[in-house]
Amino acid sequence: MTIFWFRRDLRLNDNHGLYKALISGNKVLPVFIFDQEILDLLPAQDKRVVFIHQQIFLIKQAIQKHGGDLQVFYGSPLQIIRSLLDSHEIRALYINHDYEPYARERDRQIGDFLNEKSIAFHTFKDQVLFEKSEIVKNDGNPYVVFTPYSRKWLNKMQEEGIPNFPSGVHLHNFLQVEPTAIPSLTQMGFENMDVDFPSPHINPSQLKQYKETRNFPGLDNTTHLGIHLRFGTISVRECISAGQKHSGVWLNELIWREFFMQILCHFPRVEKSAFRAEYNRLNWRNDPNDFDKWCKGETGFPLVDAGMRELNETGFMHNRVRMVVAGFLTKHLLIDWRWGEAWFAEKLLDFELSSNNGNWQWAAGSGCDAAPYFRIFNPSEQLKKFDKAGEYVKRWVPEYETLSYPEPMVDHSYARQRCLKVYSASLKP
DNA sequence: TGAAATGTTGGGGCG
DNA sequence: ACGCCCCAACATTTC
Repeated sequence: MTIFWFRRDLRLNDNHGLYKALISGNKVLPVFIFDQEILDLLPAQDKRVVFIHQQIFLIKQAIQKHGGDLQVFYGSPLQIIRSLLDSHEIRALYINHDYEPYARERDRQIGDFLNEKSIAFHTFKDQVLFEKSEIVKNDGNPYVVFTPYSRKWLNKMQEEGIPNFPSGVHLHNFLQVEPTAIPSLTQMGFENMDVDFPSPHINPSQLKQYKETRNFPGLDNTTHLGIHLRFGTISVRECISAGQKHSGVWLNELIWREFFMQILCHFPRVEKSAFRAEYNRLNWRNDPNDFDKWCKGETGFPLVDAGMRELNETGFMHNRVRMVVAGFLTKHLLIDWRWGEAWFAEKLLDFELSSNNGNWQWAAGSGCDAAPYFRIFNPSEQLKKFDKAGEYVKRWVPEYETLSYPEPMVDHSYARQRCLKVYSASLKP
């Protein structure tokens, strides 16, 4: 018997590691673990935990149709795997790679433990088309600039094609067992919430319009697939194929995702500090009252406030607006990008450490291939360009253009000058 | 996927 | 007709 451990790959079809387990010739015991160490850090109301719980339920049902059962645990992965090995004859553990620093360390420990026990540990690439050092410069160093990275990425995709791992006919290879229960959200300290999660369906006609419409938050023609990519409820290979067919611009966004994943993989220090070291000495103002206004969407800048309120209410924010609010926090308010990063990490349904970190550092100017610090968004200009009719702003800030809407918390041109002064003084060698 | 400041050009009003 | 000025429109430079 083997174990397939689901983590951020919550689907049965086109799941690389699961496929390899199912065709291995051994029966497969599928397992999911609510990692207590991660969950303990989250507030009792967390939409993403609800999402995972729902998806686990669906997978469990689907596996039960084939006579198997998904075993769902709550606790420490290492301890749970240890006790599974005690109670079952296990020959191998199958997983898909996870590139985040915490997960890498966790998986390393589990690998060491399995090695001691002489149990095979099979790990697979699944959440990206190209991982780790598959796309590197000719001298072997990682790319830190997006454009040449994407060129090589596209060439490699052309050469190698996009693999597919159809589990369909192998699903009878799950170990046949009696159904077990799933730990409830309440048992794990979470509230159940009624959330409208985006659909995991790719819409080709939407993708065809993506290039023309993606920058207009009022139209909201972005795919909202982020949460599904995050938890693997859609296959990234399926997305890439669709991008190739229907929208090169959207495909480019998927390449950015892989770019930032390999950056985090090669430079795990970016999780805590600036990619460009000189930005670590930036003299942030870090005013907690300013931060509070930004968080609540009470800055007096309608596009910023609309974005923050959309985020707080729905767990989503249109990407154009993410750039504007991130620029506003770091440049106008001079607040450390990590503060904003943490707020997004808590609120975004589609939160992905590598993308969130990479894009925040991009906005702050501290990242690899970031915009130079003197590129400062003007929230009013952005509003004119991308929400001229005020469609988006009125949706999220209904009191806009009434007396109860606050004055701008800071004068744009004053804040711009202050930003240029502080950045250039701080970055001076 | 920046915006402001500064420079250049050319049409038109006017004496 | 001519020179001068204004200024919008566009281009380039700067932060």
